[in-house]
Amino acid sequence: MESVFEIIAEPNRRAILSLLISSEQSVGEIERQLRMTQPAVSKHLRVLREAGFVESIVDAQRRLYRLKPGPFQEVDAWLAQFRRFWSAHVDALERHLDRMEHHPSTPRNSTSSKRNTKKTTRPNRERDKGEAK
Amino acid sequence: MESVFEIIAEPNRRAILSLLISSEQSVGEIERQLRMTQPAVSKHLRVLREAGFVESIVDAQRRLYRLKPGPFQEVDAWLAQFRRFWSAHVDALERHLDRMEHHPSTPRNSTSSKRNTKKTTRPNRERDKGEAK
DNA sequence: AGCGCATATACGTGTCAAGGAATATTTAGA
DNA sequence: TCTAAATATTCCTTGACACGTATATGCGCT
Repeated sequence: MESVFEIIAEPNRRAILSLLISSEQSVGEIERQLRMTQPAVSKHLRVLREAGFVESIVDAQRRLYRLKPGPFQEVDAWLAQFRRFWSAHVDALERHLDRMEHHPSTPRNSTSSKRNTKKTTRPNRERDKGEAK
Repeated sequence: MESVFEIIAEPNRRAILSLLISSEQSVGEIERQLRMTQPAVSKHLRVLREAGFVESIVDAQRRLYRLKPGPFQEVDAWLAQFRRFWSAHVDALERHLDRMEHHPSTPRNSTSSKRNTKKTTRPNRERDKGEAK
């Protein structure tokens, strides 16, 4: 349980995070809205807090939890690797935005390489689409 | 193993995906670069393929795997919920210095009408920062 | 047909995390 | 100090999954 990806892999934790978007919430409020047991909520919140997704604010007997941005950016940074790749694909379907990130040095022919010149003397190279089962 | 988040929670799978950014690769190439056993690579690729992260192309005895954009966009869509939140907070509190607490930009007492006006005659409510342990 | 290479699958095993029940801790108020 | 409320933590069980070894399948070559 170290990486941020393992943290957000848990559905209940994602639900908690989504809940906290609107506003900070106490453990009891989360418990009721998500219909989970109180220890479950507390344990998930502990994981989220130690990973930096949320922070807790003491308010009398209750603790109010609110989002913290750090780990989200970490996920976003990982995703950024692939964003250029997929936006090239989406472009074909529906070009939408991605005007914001000008990568002036983006290699246009990124997919072309010499990997295909792999000459294993294959006589019949038709490259069928897989996806079998 | 249904959600895309569980798929990318596995470090080796993320490594495979990162490898495939540069170009499509065969199982053997992935196996050598990541120093994993061949069955491990195949099994991870199967998971990735069934989740739509990659597709396979039959090339003689080998299969070339390449990225597919769909699931990445799904992750991005989830992350988008939080993006607005963190981009608003990033510049202001990147510094992590405890701020006096007034809510200048939280006029939204939508659901919590009397939540904060709980005033149980608490004498000393200064809202300490939690993060114990 | 038979061999060899590349990849896929089956099986058994160990680890780890999520869940529930019970209990501990904290805090406010009488 | 005692009680009640809110939350945290501990113990235990269970199930999922990643891994390795061994084996199966697919494909091209001679």
